Amino acid sequence: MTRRTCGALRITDSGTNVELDGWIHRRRDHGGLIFVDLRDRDGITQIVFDPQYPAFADAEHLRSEDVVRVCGRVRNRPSGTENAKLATGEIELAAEQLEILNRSLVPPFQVNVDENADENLRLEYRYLDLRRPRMQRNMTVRHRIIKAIRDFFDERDFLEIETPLLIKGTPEGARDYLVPSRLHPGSFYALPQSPQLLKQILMISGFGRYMQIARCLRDEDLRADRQPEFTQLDVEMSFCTQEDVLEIMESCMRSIWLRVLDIELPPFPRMSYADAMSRYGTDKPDLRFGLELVPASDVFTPTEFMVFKSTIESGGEIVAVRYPGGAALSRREFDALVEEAKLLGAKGMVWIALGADGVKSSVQRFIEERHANELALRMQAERGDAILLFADARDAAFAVAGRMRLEVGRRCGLQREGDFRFCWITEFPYLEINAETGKPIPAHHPFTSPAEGEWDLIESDPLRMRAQHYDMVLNGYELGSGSIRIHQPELQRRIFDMLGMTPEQIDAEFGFFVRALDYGAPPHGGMALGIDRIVMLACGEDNLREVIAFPKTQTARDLMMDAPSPAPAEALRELHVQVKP
RNA sequence: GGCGCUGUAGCUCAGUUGGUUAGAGCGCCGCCCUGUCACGGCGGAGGUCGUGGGUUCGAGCCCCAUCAGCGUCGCCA
Repeated sequence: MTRRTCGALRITDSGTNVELDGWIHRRRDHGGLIFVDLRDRDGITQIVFDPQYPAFADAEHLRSEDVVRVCGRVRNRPSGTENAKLATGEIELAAEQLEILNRSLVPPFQVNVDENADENLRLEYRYLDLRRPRMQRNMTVRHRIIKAIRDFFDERDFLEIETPLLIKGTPEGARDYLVPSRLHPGSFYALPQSPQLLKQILMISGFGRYMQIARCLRDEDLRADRQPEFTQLDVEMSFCTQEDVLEIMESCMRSIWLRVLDIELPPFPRMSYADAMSRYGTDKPDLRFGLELVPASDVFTPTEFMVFKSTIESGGEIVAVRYPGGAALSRREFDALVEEAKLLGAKGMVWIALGADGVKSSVQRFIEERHANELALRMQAERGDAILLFADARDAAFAVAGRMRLEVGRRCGLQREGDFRFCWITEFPYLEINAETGKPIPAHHPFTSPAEGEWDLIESDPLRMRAQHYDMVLNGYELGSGSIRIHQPELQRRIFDMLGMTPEQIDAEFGFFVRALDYGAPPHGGMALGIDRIVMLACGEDNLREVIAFPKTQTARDLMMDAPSPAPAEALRELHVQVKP
């Protein structure tokens, strides 16, 4: 008697005695004969209970999700009753002994059908949800991707080094999760937003090539592609150029896609930040389709249409998006599209329909034939298409046009599943203006090295300074970013200085790091990629919760454990923490 | 914090203009059935319409508030 799994048995096993353990997937009771589909992670095997064995009596009482052990003989199914849908469909197990290892209550949703149960229920009874094929598959893909990553970097002489979870907080960036210290009243650890400074210190420590599958935590609001707790592929290399990092990370992704999905990826195209913003209105373009944005202010110079006129006069921009087949929309549908645009942040939207019976527009009397013709020519629009126009301050106009481009792409079915369009975005600006304070802050983090030859801009024109920073983007999702770091202490101080930090502030916040730079820090750089997002896209999911075993809700709760929850008074006392009523 | 969507049987959903006893499929329970595989047949149980308030002769449906989930903007160096 050998123990086997439920997806393993084949016709060649016929005649052997085996033991199968698993869950009751489904029972088909014919009165004088009972079929049971037995399920484990490996698959499903049909068990047949015949009245000639005592197990039959127990089988009559089996229910979905009961856990059983079945012993019997593997046999070929009678001719004509094979099931081509099952890998084990040519055989069945004739049960001789049945042991009920554990009963199950009736589950709150059906485990054995692909029914979209309510997310509350799925998360509360996550163990049942995880039993279902979709989640079993996603967790398997996740494992294989992480395995492929570790293999890839191991083959290239990288060391995986763990970094602590209880670390020092940083005032900038995302909000930290804090952990009160019992031994140090009033002091707190922070949970890492990323192991950024630690991995740089590992370079200073001489490890040369580091990687880690690292858990990161950020106390910010959630999105479909953002969980408070997530996993990064963290990489750092010494004596490297930006080109070295791009090469190895791109190779890694190519390796994953080949090993896990059996897909050969082409080289990743590269695009500057400025290009991405003006062609797609975002720094994470979805390259599965074209429909690039087109600036159109000059077409409407001059115009009597006040919205356009004032936009142009105030230095704004009119940005056009092509909507293939959009001329077929009814006026009512265009109205709905305008509302949608407003939800996406547009002040308004002008549409031009290039219909078979002529040009129509929401601002008919201002749109002349030559406007439509010139736009159509410029954006390769055809008869039957529509053109959507957004007028606003330059950045805002491109941003909203970029969001509408995605909406158009979605409506036209251009975001094909199984189509993987990676790209690199490079030449990011070093600084951006903080909307609240009006002061310049690093667009990424202050350890990023400015672009070569642009150090002097610190004094002359800091906002024009670019960073040796790069993002990897896939199908409109930012997978991650990296940079070449500053390794000379005096240059690091110049950056802090530019950001208006006093020596005291530097010492309090980053003293340990700046000191480390003083002891022979090698040139280094690296990158971090969001593994959850990679797995999500590889699985064809549009939501991180589908690829994380125990995810949080949008309000950062765990519905299964019911976390967070109040702490006992004694625990709070020990932690020197007082909760305001 | 803003905006939007959702909440009706265990599950997925329908529920007309506000009007009699709130329905369907699946699941569940019972009986029957020896080749099914989403088995089949017969019968049955099961509802605080998320919660609280309001309008009305009358509310699942309209209004207000609130809770939960989802999406999104802000936020995420």
